[in-house]
Amino acid sequence: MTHALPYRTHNHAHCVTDAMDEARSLCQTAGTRLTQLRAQILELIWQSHRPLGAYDILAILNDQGRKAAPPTVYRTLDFLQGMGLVHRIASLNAFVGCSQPSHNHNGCFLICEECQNVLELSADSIRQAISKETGAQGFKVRETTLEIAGTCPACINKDGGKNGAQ
Amino acid sequence: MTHALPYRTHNHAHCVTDAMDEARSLCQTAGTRLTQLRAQILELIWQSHRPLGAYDILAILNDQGRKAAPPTVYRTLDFLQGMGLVHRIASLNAFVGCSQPSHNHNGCFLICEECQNVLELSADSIRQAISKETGAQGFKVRETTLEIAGTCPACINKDGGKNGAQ
DNA sequence: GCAGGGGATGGTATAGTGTTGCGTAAATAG
DNA sequence: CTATTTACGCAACACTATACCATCCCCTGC
Ligand SMILES: [Zn+2]
Ligand SMILES: [Zn+2]
Ligand SMILES: [Zn+2]
Ligand SMILES: [Zn+2]
Repeated sequence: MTHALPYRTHNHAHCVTDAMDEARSLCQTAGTRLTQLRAQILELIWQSHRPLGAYDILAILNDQGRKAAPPTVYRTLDFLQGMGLVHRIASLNAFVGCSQPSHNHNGCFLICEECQNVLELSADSIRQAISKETGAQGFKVRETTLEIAGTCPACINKDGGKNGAQ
Repeated sequence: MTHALPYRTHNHAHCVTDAMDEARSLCQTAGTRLTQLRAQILELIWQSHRPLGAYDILAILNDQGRKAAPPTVYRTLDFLQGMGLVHRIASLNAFVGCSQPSHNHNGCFLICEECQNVLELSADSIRQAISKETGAQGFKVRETTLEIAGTCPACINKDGGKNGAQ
């Protein structure tokens, strides 16, 4: 199978099974059900470190013989988002697995436009800067969308400045 | 007419005409044409400090007797974005006028979920924090999407903590 | 004035993304 | 085993965005 590895090398089989284990555990604790469908979709998302669109997921499900229509996918994604297991990337209309589902995380995403990999940062310093600015404005934050598109280190090295990276 | 004022009080008629003047001037300098349609759409967007969806704009245009189809609106929005005169808010699929079109600006947007007003910040300190983090990751930034949803000061005062604001 | 060229606009069709509503099935509770 | 809740299948629809082609307008050179 041809999935993308993230530019930070790691044991991908482990990373997927670890994520699934953690998801099971989190749902257990929360008293929610990680059903077969939910697990299947979460695993699909983790298999690809790339963001997957809802209709990408739909296509894969149907390939795998599971009959599904859009609402099935969106409902499941809603659940997974609610549990903090996946994030939606607004600038891509796509979804990625959350790497720190136990912590609360105002995700900050580094999106490589060449290899499509997404790295989620915790980025406390950014969060602090944001909270300082919004505080100064008297603005009460509910949710922060921070998505940074560019080129990852691996791709910068790979094409030696070819695509604007230097 | 029923447009929303931003929560920072200001002379709205001025703010719109100023924005239009600056737009004309910028296009003049750049050697591009701020045609009647482009000016009309830019003004529509400025009239409302709320983000307007492309189809909102389309509806208003048609109300105003100008026949338009989606591509007309999107083309015009592309132009205005290219000139830095409007920004697209990814988390809303909507567009707002840029308050500082002359400066380069990695827009940071405070979006009030009650009154729908959007305030664009320059937020140098946030930009610095982001650039520091991405630098540490060896990530080359092309574009930053920073959209903060919450409650603006005016709405916090208005409903005295009713909606989670305190 | 007249032809040519490039940017801007009109218009149809279609692709891509997300939601509503309702009925059925499966799991949990009593 | 029945009642209740929760999840799933499915059809239809709404919203967002793009591809493609034709026409028009404006400017320039002749
Ligand atoms: Zn992995
Ligand atoms: Zn990359
Ligand atoms: Zn104004
Ligand atoms: Zn407000």
